[in-house]
Amino acid sequence: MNEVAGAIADPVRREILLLLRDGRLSAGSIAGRFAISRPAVSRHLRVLRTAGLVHSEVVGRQRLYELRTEPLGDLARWLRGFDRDSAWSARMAALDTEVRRARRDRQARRTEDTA
Amino acid sequence: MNEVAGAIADPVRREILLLLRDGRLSAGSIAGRFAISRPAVSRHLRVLRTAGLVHSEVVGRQRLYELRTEPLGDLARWLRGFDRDSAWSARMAALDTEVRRARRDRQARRTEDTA
DNA sequence: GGGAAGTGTAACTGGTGAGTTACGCGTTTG
DNA sequence: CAAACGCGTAACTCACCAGTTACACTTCCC
Repeated sequence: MNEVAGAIADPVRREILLLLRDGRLSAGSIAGRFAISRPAVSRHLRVLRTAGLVHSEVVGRQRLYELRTEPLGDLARWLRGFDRDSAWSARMAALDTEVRRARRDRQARRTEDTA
Repeated sequence: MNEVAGAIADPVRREILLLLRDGRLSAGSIAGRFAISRPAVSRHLRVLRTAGLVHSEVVGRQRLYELRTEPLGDLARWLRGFDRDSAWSARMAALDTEVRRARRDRQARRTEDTA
């Protein structure tokens, strides 16, 4: 959790994750998107690797990186512990209520039709 | 976003947030829960203040701290950008579909009744 | 009113992080 | 086969962070 939060606390690393969301990319391709030096990006990628947020694979002389979202899910779960009064939770509750009512309506209609 | 993620990247600060989830606490009360020095905790509280994750209010000689969850919500929202294939998003989509169907059914029934 | 309680900050210290240039290893290409 | 490509890491530098002790200010209580 420390490592994951720490990893995304840096804007470059967040941007890298967003880039990888659309599919795997080579280290060079990623580095090319930033104004900082290649080794600097390499260092960031290493942080992400260590945190389990990306997985890399050597393909010839290229190293391809792909996203791993599980650790982000863990962080999101932790954050949900603070959602007690949030609008999001309220929306979820409202949707649940509607679904339950719809099911009851549909059940009642089915009973009338068979009677 | 940097500040928030950076703030929760520390276990002490995460623990402080969890403590405050149950209600406001004085600085001293918070500090008493950790083995580190009082000024160290004070420093952590300052980071949380700066990140907008807590709000403090002087009451006499005490300083009471309370949780602010909005920034955590922002982070959670950002994390949701990585939820494309998750079971959670799929459940949300299913609920939305049901709600839309229920609304259509109800609309259709209302049209029959007035006709 | 004086001393205690409560708490933030300064100054210090040692460790960590993020940028850079230089280097080196493995793969690909002409 | 030699040169180019791709990329990780070492070494360096400077800035930042988190712990500590010391200090100082405000409020409370006897």
